[in-house]
Amino acid sequence: MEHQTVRTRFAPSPTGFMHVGNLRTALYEYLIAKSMGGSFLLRIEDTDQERYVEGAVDVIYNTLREVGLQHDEGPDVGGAFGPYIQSQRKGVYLPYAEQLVREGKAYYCFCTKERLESLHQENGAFGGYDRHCRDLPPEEVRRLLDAGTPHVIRQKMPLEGTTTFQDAVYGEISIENRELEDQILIKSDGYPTYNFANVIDDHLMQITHVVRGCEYLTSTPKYNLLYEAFGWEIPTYVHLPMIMGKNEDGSVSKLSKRHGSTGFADLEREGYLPQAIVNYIALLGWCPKSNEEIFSLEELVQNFSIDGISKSPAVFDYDKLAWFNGEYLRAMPPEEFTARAMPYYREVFGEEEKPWDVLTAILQPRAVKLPEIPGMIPFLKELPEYPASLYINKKSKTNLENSAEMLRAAIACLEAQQEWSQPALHAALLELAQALGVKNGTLLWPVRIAASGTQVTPGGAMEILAILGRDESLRRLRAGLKKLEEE
RNA sequence: GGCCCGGUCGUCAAGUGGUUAAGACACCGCCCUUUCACGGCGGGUUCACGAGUUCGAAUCUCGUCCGGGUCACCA
Repeated sequence: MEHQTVRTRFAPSPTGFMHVGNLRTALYEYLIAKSMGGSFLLRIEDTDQERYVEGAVDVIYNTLREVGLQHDEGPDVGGAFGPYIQSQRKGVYLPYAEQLVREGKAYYCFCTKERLESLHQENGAFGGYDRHCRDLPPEEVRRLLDAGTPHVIRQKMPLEGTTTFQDAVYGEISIENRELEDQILIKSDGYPTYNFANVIDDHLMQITHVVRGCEYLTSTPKYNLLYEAFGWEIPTYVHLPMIMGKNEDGSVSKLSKRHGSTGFADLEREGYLPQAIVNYIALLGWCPKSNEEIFSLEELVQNFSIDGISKSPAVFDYDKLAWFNGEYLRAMPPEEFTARAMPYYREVFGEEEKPWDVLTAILQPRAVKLPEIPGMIPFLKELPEYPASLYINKKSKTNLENSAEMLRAAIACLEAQQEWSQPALHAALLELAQALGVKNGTLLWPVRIAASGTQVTPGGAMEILAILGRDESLRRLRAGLKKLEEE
């Protein structure tokens, strides 16, 4: 058998929206090509002129760029098999369809949409086309054509027998030919149907691996019958398991908006990092040989193989995505985290300058998504109202009385404090605890409560004091002491 | 409804006739600790059901049930 280099293609239609399922398909196409040293191309399938959306192609370019799926050929980068936009290829499809008509493998169909619809009503929801025009006399066809009668071109499907094909994931699949309707190749507007354009372009662009969602599994024989009609080599099919969403009642169905965000842009807006999204969806339906889970795109290329793709549908788990996101956040150099978090820091502090490194030190190990930062630290902006009972903590051995004592000691210590940095405060307070002969918690619990007015905070007393600054810290501690004395 | 595909912890999953049925997320407990988080350790009658093949079945066969997909001049 002739050895060809692997070529895959991502062929989205420009809808202005990148569903994670589509993105995963693109990812696997990229990985299959790159893991075998092949090429990955982008082709825009816009044969449905009614669905044209302004700027939709840019959404595709931007998404691919952000996740790092760089295509080797495509509308924007060119290539030897262009054009890569189907609406610019309109002329290429019709001759192929006409060729099949000449060879008796396809025919003109003049049935109106109305007739097809009434057929539908007569035969129930699942009644198909009755092949009314399949055997029209040639003179009749000529006459209708000459009269300019609107028509489509349909392929003659075999009336009996079965079509069998091999899928790289699902294995051998057979479908009865009688299940197949005489499919439309060219629509009455002159555009090819998706299926037809797909086959023609995949052949012309020398695609070796057709990767797509498994909703196409049952229509694959239609494709093969077309390849056979032309005498073309059938590509390797790689059908991917579906991505599901979990419903309220515990059932699952195809992932859609009601399950949460399903678009790449939406997920990104919610604070998921592109790399985390890619890493997560790579593992949705595919499993590496090793037990690792964190993969960069390059590592995915190194580890990917088609036999690791699973057959069963996978439920999209936002919790696990969030975990990946947290992992990526924690793996960042602190400076990068600070830079990315700055808009959220500014949201809380405005133009005020703060020891950002301390803030990052407490938030980086805790944040799961950047946008949740403002919600994690409201107490740094403003001291909330809080009950004195917060001072009581069994494990730290604190109660209303000793808390007041601790605060008094802490205030005295901090008033004398020269350097107001986190390490300096850390040293000073630990020394104080030791001098007082109490465990760290006994001193630090009341300090943290007074400083934050919040039972659970990211970071500890020293970090909070360092971020608040000297004046605000002392003000809060004194207020806390006063509250305790009033009890 | 016909046809096609699937069914291993709540979720993602490894597993291809002999395993104590991995690992991860989530959950719970403990440890660490300055609360929380991070980190560490530990926890869970999970192979849909019923027959069959076999010395032996999550793995092979059949049936049942459940889930999903598909039957367009949409892609």
